[in-house]
Amino acid sequence: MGITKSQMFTDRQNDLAQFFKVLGHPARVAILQYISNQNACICSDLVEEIGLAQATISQHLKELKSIGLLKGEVEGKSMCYCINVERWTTIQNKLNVFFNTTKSNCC
Amino acid sequence: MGITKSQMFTDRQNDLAQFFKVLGHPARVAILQYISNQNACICSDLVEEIGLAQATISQHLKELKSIGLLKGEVEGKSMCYCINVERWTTIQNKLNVFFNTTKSNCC
DNA sequence: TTTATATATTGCAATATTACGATATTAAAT
DNA sequence: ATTTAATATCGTAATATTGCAATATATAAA
Repeated sequence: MGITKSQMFTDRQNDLAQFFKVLGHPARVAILQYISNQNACICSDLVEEIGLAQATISQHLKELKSIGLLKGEVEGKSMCYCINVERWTTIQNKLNVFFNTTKSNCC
Repeated sequence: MGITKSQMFTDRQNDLAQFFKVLGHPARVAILQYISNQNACICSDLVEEIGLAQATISQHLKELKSIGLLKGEVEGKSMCYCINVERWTTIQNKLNVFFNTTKSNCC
């Protein structure tokens, strides 16, 4: 990006935008869908499945963790990344509140 | 961004990510909220309200238009930008389908 | 027609994101 | 203790986004 002046906006606006932003990359959408379909996940699967380098997948997972959408548990040598359903629902609700309270029209 | 390999993902994944991405900036969230509150809008209001330069606001409006969330009508010397409620609802539904079909957990 | 006003576009500098190779870390297996 | 395997982190190149001044465009008013 560039010089994003986040201090100009409310915390609510910044938080909302952050949720949207983290979901705003097709690799992260794909990662979430894959984890959801598997009902179990280790990261090495994702590297094959998504087709990006291991370092890149790891970075995307980190961003998804940063807003709490994923939780990771150590499972022996690997990681088990799962969707945090509680947080998932909370964020879905927040986005819906935004959509529902921001749709009046004028023309 | 960097080298986003959009050809690796499905159209659905790319579309979803694009919706999220456009909403993923606090200025654009703020613009939508302001337009919604006014029930009428001319762009010059936004420049004062949001506190970014006119060129910057114009650019954000363009991105919101790019996914159809805003429609603009010429109104004399100014523009009347409004939320396209039909499109708004369509996108909200698409995002909810994503949330609802992507939340199974494993751990 | 000229002037004033509103918005869009262009060009550019600053910053952020993405991707990946190389390397570090961590835990299991030998 | 060493080796192997899985994931994280670092460093960096390529590209994208943001923001703004300057300028172009378009419409209304004079």
